[in-house]
Amino acid sequence: MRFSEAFIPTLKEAPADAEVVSHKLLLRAGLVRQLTSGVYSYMPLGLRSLNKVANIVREEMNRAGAQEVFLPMVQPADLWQETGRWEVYGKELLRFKDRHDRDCCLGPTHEEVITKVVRDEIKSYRQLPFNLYQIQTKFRDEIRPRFGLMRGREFMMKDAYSFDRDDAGASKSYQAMYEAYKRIFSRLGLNFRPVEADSGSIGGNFSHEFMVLASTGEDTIAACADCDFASNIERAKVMYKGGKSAEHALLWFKADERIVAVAVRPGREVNDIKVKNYLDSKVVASITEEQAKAAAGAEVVRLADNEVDLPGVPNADLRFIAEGDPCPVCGGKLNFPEGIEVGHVFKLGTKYSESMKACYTDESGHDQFIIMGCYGIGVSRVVAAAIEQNHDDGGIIFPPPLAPYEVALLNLDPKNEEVKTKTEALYAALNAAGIETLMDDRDERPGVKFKDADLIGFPIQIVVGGKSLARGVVEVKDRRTGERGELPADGFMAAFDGWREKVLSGWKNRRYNTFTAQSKTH
RNA sequence: CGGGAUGUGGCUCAGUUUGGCUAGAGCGCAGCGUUCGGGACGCUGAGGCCGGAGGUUCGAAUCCUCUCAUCCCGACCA
Repeated sequence: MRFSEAFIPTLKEAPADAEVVSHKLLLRAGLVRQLTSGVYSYMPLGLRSLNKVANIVREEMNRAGAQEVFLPMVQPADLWQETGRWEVYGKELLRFKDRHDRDCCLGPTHEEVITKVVRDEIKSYRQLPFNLYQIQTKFRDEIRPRFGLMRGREFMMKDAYSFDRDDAGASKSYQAMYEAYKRIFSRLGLNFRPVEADSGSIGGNFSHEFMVLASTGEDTIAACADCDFASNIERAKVMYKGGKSAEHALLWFKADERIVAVAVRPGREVNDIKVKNYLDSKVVASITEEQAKAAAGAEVVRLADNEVDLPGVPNADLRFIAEGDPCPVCGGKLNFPEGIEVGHVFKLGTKYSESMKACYTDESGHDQFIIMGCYGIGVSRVVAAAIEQNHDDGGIIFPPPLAPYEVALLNLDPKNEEVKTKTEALYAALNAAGIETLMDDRDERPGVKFKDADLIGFPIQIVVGGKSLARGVVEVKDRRTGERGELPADGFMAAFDGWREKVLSGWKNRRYNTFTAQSKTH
């Protein structure tokens, strides 16, 4: 593509609305534009990047044996009433009526639709197992969309659903997705980690979130430096060491209709999710002591964290894991990096197959509920997360697999015939070699071209200028390391092969600080 | 839904406290000239019913009321 003919609206300054770095850079680099809160238009370069991610996801899903489908975005209410989610799902579910006054909604997720598709066609255990996925726009009317593409209302998602006859098969399907996800995020060049997530009512280690590490992440992870343990701090169990003491602070909660007093050591934070699970209540909210005292007549429950010794009060693991706690698996040192959730694998069990009557007939002729799993990847969020993780003062540093173009070919002297001829020749040669190239042939000063190339973050810059060409060389620059080199203008492509290989392998061989991409399943 | 903030050319912002002549700057954009290896310089020019509605006033970007939008914090989040 020629820059002079391309629609790439870069900005010198970021709009004031943008707060986080990925949002600012997505706007400045001309990748996206905001239409309204949480809703974005993709410009040509942004779409290229989005499609790169989608294609890698597609390749790996296909490799894992999943089959691509495409499901409707507009869905009838009666499907959602079957699972009860028409009532349960809050305002995130955007509802409306069609011309016949029938209730409809925009799909925020597709368990209902896929389960209907499958139950209508599947009769026998012989037809199982299989896995269906789609890459599609989702709409969730989030209470508070924020951070640009990180939490939009409309966003691109890959969602996959597995269908098995029994638990063993479902575990295998889950495992296959887990492995596929590791391949996907590794291929994308991201520093990520699978972490144990709250598996809700299903139980067991059958929910993992895939986190891209970045300081702007919305989640905090407890990750062991010595073993593979990693968990969302919301669910990380505490390994208690040392004795109990009577010294404590009292914190108050309202659990459904009950008032709960939780005693923890001063300085500790109560994990309300643990309280909620311990009491098996539906909603737990923090309240003040005054509010607790005011709720006269309510049943009062007393609980103590394992570190606190109070006669007659039951102990439990009730606090958040914290700095200084040992790894609950190996006792090693814990780090607390922040992460952006880009993927989630989840074992659903029979939650939807039961409510929607999705059954198959087994060998003995009896009906059984299909065991399901669901697996999501926030495709558009991956683009934002990649930028959060890879940028500098100059702009984006795109990992090569999701860069809109791999090479920015800068013609510094468009009016110099010799330079122009050389640049055009290189452009043709790069295209012929299958290397995606954006040639900056604009009639602009060199500084403008350098700044734009850095801002958009093409992994490799090739610079053709009058001065260097007169010396018989063409310059190259690795956007990530900033390393520059000079390659011979004659026989450039041969020399470039080696240079390019070095840049690309530099990405692959990066060492991550907090963890490796090769952690294994628990 | 609570709390906070902001809406003035495409972008960043000044002007609002203390109402007063034709509403400003930088960047960007158009034309001309000089430039040309890290967002050049000069001259000329286009572009704004100051988010919207109502009100107060001789007079409103500025004060009052309502409203809309966007962002941040919180609650919420398969």
